[in-house]
Amino acid sequence: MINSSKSVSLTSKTVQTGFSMNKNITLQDIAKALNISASTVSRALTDSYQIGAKTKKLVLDYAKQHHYVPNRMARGLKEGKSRSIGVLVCSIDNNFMAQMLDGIDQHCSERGYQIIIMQSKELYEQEKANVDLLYASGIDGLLISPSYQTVDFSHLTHLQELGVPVVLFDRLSKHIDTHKVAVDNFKGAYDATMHLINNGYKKIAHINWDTELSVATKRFEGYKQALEDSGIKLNNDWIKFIDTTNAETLTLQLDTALQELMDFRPSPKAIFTATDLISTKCLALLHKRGYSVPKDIALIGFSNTDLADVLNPSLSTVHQPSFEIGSLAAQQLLSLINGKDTNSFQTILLPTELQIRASSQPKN
Amino acid sequence: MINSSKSVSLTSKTVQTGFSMNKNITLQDIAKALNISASTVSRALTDSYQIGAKTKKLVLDYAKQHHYVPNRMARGLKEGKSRSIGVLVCSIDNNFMAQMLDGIDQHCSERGYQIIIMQSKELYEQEKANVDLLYASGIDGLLISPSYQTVDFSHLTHLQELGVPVVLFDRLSKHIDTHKVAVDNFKGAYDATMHLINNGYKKIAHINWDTELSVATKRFEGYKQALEDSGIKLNNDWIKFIDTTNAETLTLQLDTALQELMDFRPSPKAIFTATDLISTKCLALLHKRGYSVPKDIALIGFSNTDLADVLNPSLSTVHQPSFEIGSLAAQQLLSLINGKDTNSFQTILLPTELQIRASSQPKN
DNA sequence: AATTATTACTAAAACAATTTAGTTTACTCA
DNA sequence: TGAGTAAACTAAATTGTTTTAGTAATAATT
Repeated sequence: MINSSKSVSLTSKTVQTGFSMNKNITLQDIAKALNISASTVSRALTDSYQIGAKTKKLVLDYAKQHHYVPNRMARGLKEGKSRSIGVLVCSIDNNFMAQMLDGIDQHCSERGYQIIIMQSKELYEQEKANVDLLYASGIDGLLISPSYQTVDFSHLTHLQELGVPVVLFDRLSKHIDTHKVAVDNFKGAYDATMHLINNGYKKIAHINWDTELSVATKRFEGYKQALEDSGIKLNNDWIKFIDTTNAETLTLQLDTALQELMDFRPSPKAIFTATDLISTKCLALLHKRGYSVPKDIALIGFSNTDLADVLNPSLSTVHQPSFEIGSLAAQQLLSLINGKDTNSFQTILLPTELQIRASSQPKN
Repeated sequence: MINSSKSVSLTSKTVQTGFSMNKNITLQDIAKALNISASTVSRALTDSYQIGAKTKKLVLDYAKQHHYVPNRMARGLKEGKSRSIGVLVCSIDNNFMAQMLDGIDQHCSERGYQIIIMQSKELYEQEKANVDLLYASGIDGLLISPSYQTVDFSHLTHLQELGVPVVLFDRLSKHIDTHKVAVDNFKGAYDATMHLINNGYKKIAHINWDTELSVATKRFEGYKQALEDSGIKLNNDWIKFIDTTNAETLTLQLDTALQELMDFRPSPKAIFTATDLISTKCLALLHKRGYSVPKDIALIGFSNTDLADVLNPSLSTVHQPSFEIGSLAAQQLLSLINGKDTNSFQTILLPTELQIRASSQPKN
């Protein structure tokens, strides 16, 4: 089905680089040039009351003219702050994560903070190593969405003890006490399941991620609660937990799970899927197996893909305010860094949005 | 069609943080504790020949025991290097970009370099401001995919003059002389167009991005060349350039363009779309307008979405090796930073991969 | 025994900024 | 006139690391 056409074009030209190795202009350079002391220059640039108006103007003009830009290392060394924050996530290559990172970046860069992004690739050891690296690089704070392997949070509490505030986002844990930002996964799952029930479905399967992370467990609970509130008995044969670590495992396990579900009697008439990857992959596999959605089986799932509308059929989703999660988490962290609210930690759960499309329509 | 259910749950607990404000242990701390000089400690840690074996062991043990980690600011200040590189892109929230960033990150973090990602949001002024910020933060090098507004590259050549190497990726320009990494857009477009022709299509429209960037122009050229090589005359009424800066403008302009194409007589029987967003959005809009793909009109386009298989119909794409673009660009930059190849610049064009699915199948 | 090498260390400078603790100078007021 | 004070500046210390230049002490060579 896939026709691969390969070719390499390598063009190269040989040119003199001619780097002139212009060193940055420093405070002392300005001081020397204007025959004043470096401290005066420093104060002039920070608009200190101790400096006269003419001197200030002189310095400012010279600085602007010579494109002076303070050395971040020197300043960081002196102040013990770097004006940078670490962002540690499982993977950057993921639509939902990219949206959250966008929110983080926007909030931080507007406030003069730089972000250093690192990936744990869902590995606990990698996560620990990255925390060490980030600490060494002098971050003022850490935003983290822990790996799914992470059960021991001592690397993070230790960071807190070292004076580096930590904020959890997307994936929360009760094993660390700090600000936390995510969506209300329980309610999102409850709403999705309820929507299926309201559309006349009673035999509802559930496919979730095989992890202890609250993201997954809360969604499972929301599903169960919706069934219970509607007087529908839970059927454990309709509930599947699968390993989503890598794409192949996911596909294989999901395919098996779907087969088991469809072959089981009585078979479910709808599925609520708990993660982005499971939801879209599920649609693909059902399609491949020749099932018609929602005629043979209805589908709704957590997903933030922009392409939900274009899928076949268009996919009903529980949509998360990803950008807002990121920017709120960043806001919480910066307020910790700047010494506010340090004696009371919040857990903020944002509402999800039910986006109803074709895949969950009633059978009629 | 979209039923929005909103709710906010805010739970909060009040807890003592008890940050103990443990300062990092420094070289001097170790020196004082062991009654030796700081320089000895420094040398012991870097395994210098000038230090005796017992002293080395003493220092190393003490350092490990007390979790010594060198202060990156101090080291950076002294060495004039930060072991961090700047990555300046138009937007992080984009599947293709996230994949490239993944490649960059992997290559860099394996070699002890941190990446600082900033977004220009397609704004030239923002790009310039970010370059200044990155320079101020002491980056050792810059990876950049310029904004579509960027025609003046003096902010980048200036950076080179200051001794900071620059590498272009994905979006190239002839206005700066340096290493460049992207795909062979001409060949990718040529192959896609040729594929349509081989499938019996002769009336082939083209929708491209309204920019001077080589990404767009090369793809246009590839399209034209394929037509020419097949003896098909170019029809300018079938060629549309649209503004993709924001989602709404894109949708609006694309919708108009499609209407014009389909209403024109003779009407095209296939479309080759030049960017990810245009390709997927095009499919969505054709679907919405009730056209059947490929029956009414065939479609193939540049796109790196993982969901191409699940789309309705599955979308034939020109796929780019995004991860490889990123990691190769990073490799080129690090080699510049480490003083290799500074007098000969390369442009590396990776091959694209034609992924043929349902949307470009022959009519019968 | 005197000279040279080698080993194993140290003091102090350098990096670029901020900050502490003053020092001038000019001016006010009794 | 002389004390007091505000304004406008500066020298030097500080931050943590690396590096230069140099010092002892021991070992090897003549």
